[in-house]
Amino acid sequence: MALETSSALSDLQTVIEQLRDVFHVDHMVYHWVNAKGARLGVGTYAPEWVQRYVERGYIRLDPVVIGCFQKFHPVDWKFLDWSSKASREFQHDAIAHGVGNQGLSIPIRGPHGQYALFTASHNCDDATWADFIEDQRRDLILLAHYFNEKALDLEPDKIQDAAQPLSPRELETLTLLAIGYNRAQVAQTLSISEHTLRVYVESARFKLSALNTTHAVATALNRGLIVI
Amino acid sequence: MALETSSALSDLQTVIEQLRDVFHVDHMVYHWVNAKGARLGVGTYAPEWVQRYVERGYIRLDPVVIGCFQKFHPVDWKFLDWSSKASREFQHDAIAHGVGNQGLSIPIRGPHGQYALFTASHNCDDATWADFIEDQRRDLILLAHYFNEKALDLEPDKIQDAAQPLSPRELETLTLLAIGYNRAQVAQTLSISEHTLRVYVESARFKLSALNTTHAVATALNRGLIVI
DNA sequence: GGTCACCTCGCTATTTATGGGGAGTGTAAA
DNA sequence: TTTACACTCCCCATAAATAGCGAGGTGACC
Repeated sequence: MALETSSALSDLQTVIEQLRDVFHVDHMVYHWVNAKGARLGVGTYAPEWVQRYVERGYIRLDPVVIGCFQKFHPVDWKFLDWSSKASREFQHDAIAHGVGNQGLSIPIRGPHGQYALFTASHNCDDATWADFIEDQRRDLILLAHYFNEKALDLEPDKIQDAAQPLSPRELETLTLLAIGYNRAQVAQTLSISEHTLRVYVESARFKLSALNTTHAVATALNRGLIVI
Repeated sequence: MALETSSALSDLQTVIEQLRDVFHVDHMVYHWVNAKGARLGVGTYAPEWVQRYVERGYIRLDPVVIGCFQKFHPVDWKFLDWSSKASREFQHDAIAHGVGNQGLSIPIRGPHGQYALFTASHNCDDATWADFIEDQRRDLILLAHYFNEKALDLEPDKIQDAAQPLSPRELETLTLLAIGYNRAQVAQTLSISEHTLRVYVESARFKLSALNTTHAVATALNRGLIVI
């Protein structure tokens, strides 16, 4: 695991190819998921499959992406919900493009609501795959962790996030708004006038460069400034 | 690491005490953090310190909690920002109550915006602590992972979360609202009338049991239903 | 001792969101 | 095939948020 020494984005691609060989699996993939689709992805899938995946918006219906969202521990693909018609079609398409019939995906969550997946996929029977998971689970978890650390390091957007810290009152305000209070209720809870409250919302909105209250709350949640 | 076999909440307390001895550190703590303060916590700190921590709202100013929020990899306490007056006072208070002068905290994030910390703390010089981190980092990461998995298993609130899945249009609506669009802009983006859009917002709000749009967006973000 | 950020309060007008009703289409699962 | 549910559109009245103005007191840091 000399991953820790790699330093550039292109290195990650090389490393993941080496890892695939070390673990003796057909494919190994890391991809970072957000609203705009994959933000960063490296892996050993065929380029045609990756392109097809993006073009067809498979990320919106891929049971792996959806299922892992609700999980914390590594997820064996066979325990996901493949029952819907769209899911089965996707599965057939994937296998036809060289993706293994077996897979293990590890959800990874970082600061600012980051969500990524680290996946190993292979073509084999259930028993063989179960043995593989049993043997390699811990190493794969660590690998996913270190891979994501590298991805975060390489992420260019982190400069802007350092921006303006919010004051305690602003954070309280956004937190209460996030749990559904309206401005009058928040003002009452904080024992201040609604006018004062509005100043906090406005200044928080300004600091977060948010377009409205909902955006400010969403941004604060996304950056991990508040928790609900 | 027979943690994987433990099954009850009370077991976790026993396990963490054993782990403290295995790793030869003064303290080891796991705590799950949210807006209402700690939701679940086990560890080896003195009960007086835990009570004091909660009573004084230290969770709002603890540099460990705040600093780890922005990080993914394990964080050595000495690299956190202890410069503010409140932070330094907190640090003195903590050390006076038996918390070590050294510490390593691992941020853990799970589904539905879960945020937890796994911490090892000790009283020793910098060099000794650096060696400890170097040797045990990987094991501690795995330990944090498995500990959180157990905590999630024991969490009673998970039933209600399975509730109503949102439709694609509802998810698109909430996503666009979360990135700051107002209803008119969202409607235009989705090429539907603003009236129709309102139906989505309303039904999403209903499904999420949210009190208003901001709450619905916050809840969806929190549950990991949308990503921005 | 001055500066700066934070906290607090006030006004008016305009824009935007919410609540509650009804109604027709299509696709997909049972 | 029938039953769902998602998707689309419309009206009206009220509640809430936003934009723009201003102003004084407190505490921390240099």
